[in-house]
Amino acid sequence: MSSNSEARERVLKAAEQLFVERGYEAVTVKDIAKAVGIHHASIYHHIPGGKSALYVEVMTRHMQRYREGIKAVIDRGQGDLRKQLQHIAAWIISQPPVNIIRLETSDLPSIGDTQADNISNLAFEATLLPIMKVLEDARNRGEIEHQNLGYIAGAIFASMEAFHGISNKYVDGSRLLMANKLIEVFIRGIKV
Amino acid sequence: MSSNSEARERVLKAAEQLFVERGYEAVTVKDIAKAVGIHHASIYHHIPGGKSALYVEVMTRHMQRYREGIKAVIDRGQGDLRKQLQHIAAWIISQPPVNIIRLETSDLPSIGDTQADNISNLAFEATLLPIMKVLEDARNRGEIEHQNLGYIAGAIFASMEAFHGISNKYVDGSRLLMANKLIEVFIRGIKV
DNA sequence: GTCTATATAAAGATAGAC
DNA sequence: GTCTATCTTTATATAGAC
Repeated sequence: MSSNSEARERVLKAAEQLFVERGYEAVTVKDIAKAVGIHHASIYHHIPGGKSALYVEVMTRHMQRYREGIKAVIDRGQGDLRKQLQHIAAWIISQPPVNIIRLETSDLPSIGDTQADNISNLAFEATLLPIMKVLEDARNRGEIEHQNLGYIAGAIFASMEAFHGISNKYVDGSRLLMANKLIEVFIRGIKV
Repeated sequence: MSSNSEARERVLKAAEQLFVERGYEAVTVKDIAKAVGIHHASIYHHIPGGKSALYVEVMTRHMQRYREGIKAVIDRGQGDLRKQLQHIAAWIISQPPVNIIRLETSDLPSIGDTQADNISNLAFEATLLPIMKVLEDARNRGEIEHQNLGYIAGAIFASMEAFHGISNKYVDGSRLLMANKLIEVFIRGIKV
């Protein structure tokens, strides 16, 4: 059934990759099976709740890891706003895009309300909230002046994630380099 | 067949609204028919090419209008970077999100390569390109100093569009007010 | 744990009556 | 231009053999 075997782990991993990349509706159970290299009927041995339960399990895990990952890189730059933002940028660029708008408007409406809320909250805790805390700390140190930090955090996150969507043909130079320049623009824009 | 009747226009309009909101895979022909108030078989009378051709036609139109709309508001603020960016922000917030990442990673892979390229290019011309031009003009006037304006334009567009994705419960105040404050952060960050 | 076979339902699509 | 009826394909899902 829903044991924690190696085979099951392979299924979860493939499902995570595909769901994150294409979204809930655009991924079929067959796609996942193909990625694992087994027949699609075999998938159901590992997921008694079917596709939607698989999505919930896999996305919950994904968001938790994302949250932990971003927390770790932030901790590495403690007390230094610039370093923290640079680490955050590097993290976001190193990960597949969370794509909150697709999550909220396409993916989550396809699953149950309660579970959609859980994932929605997790997404907030993994993206906006950590950046808001970094900005709050800097404000408490008197380094930046802005009152409402929510939309600043949103802008920073969305700007960094935009590097994923905008095709390489439209921007020259390495993404990380551009991201760091963008960080300078933001810091300059909000510092006291 | 593919005439330009009123009934056909109703189909296109409903399809546009749904495709833009939920994406290609999450919308069924039945959804569109239901929105129009007709049987789903009747839809095919208006779209000989089926669902994917409908998507292409409707999204092409949508992107062209978006491009014209953003051009119009930019023209209204000629010579004034702040005004132009404020108008752009108001435009983006007034429109449904373009959601370029979903477009590129979920929607376009489901349709043909050639047509995907066309829509991809249109999306670029409707979003990034106009903002880049505004920034270039300001640089030519000596108001801002940045060399690579592509990622600045991307950051501005993504930041404004983020107001659509981030639930109202996480940000207080009107979106337009916040957008204008964000514009000030960007201007301060890039001015000479 | 994976396969074949099969069931069920949904989606895309066409034909022909009105 | 819209409907009913029908067809085909695809997707989710289950049962049972190996």
